[in-house]
Amino acid sequence: MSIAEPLLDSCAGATPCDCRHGHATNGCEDCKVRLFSVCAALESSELEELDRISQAKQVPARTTLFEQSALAGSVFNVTDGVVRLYKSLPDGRRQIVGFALPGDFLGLALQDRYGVTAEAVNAVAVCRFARSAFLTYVDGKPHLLRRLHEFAGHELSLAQDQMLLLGRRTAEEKIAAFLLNMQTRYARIGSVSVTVPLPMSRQDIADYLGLTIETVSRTLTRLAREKVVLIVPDGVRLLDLERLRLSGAS
Amino acid sequence: MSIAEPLLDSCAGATPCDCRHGHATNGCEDCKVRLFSVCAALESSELEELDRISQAKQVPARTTLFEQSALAGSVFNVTDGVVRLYKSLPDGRRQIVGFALPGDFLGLALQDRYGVTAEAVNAVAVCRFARSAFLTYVDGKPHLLRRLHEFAGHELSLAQDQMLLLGRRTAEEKIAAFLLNMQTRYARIGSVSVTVPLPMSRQDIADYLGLTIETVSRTLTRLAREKVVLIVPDGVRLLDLERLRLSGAS
DNA sequence: GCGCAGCATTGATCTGCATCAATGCGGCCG
DNA sequence: CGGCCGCATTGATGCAGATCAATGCTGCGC
Repeated sequence: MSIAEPLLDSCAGATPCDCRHGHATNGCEDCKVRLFSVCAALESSELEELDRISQAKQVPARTTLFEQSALAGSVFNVTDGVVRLYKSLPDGRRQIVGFALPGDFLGLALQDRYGVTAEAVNAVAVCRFARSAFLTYVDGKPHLLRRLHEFAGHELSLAQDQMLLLGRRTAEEKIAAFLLNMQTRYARIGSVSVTVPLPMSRQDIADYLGLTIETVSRTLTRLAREKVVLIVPDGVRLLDLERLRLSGAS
Repeated sequence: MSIAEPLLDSCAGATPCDCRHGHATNGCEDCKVRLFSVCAALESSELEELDRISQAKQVPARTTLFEQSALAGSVFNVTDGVVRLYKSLPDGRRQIVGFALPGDFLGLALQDRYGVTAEAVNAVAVCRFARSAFLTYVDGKPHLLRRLHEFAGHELSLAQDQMLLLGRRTAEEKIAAFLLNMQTRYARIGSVSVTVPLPMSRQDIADYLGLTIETVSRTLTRLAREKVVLIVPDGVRLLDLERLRLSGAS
């Protein structure tokens, strides 16, 4: 899955960039921007331009990138770490609507105001674009705008999958779907490890899945007891993918 | 709220069309298309063009407009009745992700395949556009594409509100939010009645809110007993808005 | 008017997950 | 090294909402 909000997901078929030669492909070390997704839509010259208007920034763990309903001044590209996006109720109940992983964008809906709050889960690196500069950049590139719109549609579809999960799935199904989803997303950005990193806290997972921290913990321990997963520091190793898919299948 | 999926919401500030004179505004009787939303983005000549490529169609209650993951051949504009949009699990559990009211669009994400199934709740009238014709129409109108993208962002935000509702709200809060939301949406399309129409079944409401039919029924009767609402045939009259907002506030 | 089909309501009971309450377990600071 | 502090785990108990089960209501075909 991916990030909800004005953010863009890594696209399904994209392969991580391995460029070491100029700007021929996306996300090389010379570039600040990191794209596993918008790839196909960008020419190398365009990427250079995008890079020129970007500004790399380090964000310490637990700091806020932007707040819900604040004026949307920036568009972000996450290059390292994990960002949580959430909405809250006045009494403090919180729903995390997505986790942004490296390669994901925030604020791409280009709305006037942010629809969610974005906080760094761990130490995060981002590329920041002034919204106005980004708008200028996008304007006059109809193919890009078109691509952006396609992405938005994809985001919407993912949000609807999450609605199905929140409204109709059991705790175990939620956890299974979450783990499989995180695995897919990390695989996409080049993590070949069998172990799925889970940098976010149990509370974050609970708030993402509409559960409590205790239920998340219990469900994970049960899956571990049944040898479906192995719990390791800051992550989970998936042992029985079949069994997980049985619960978590879309 | 509004429809999720590749559909567009009536925009917040739009007023219903009252045109009786050519195509100067949107949604007049001469036009087939009905727009309470995309209004501002369309010139009268453009509306005429849009109208020309559209085809009015009657859809009997309980029939399917399109199915999830089918090739997205058409874009629809609902002109009368209510359409439910949903995703299902293999075992039959269903999550309704939105109800499309008159003025709403379906398939506007312009993806290759539909992300949800769309079914007429009652007798529905739509305007159909061939996706290809719609794409041709949109291409070369960057301002329209831009507007479409803005709408998509708004849809996403609504989807995230629904996630918060599904994951973190109680049954009563869900019902209250739903009623207030339906009231707002009907008011927007010109229904001045204090009574909110609820053409969908209790099962539909349950599948929209992540509840069971019994809980929906019980919660409504309790609200009626407490004089917060009055249950009438095919709808509900909201008596104590303050009390409802107390529960259903965003 | 009768009977039936398809909802909606209502009641009794059950249960999955929440809540409440310890206890454990690193990591970090002094 | 010891004592917190912030999380995670684990256990006991509670309860909101699910499930099971009638019963009622309304419209429709005959």
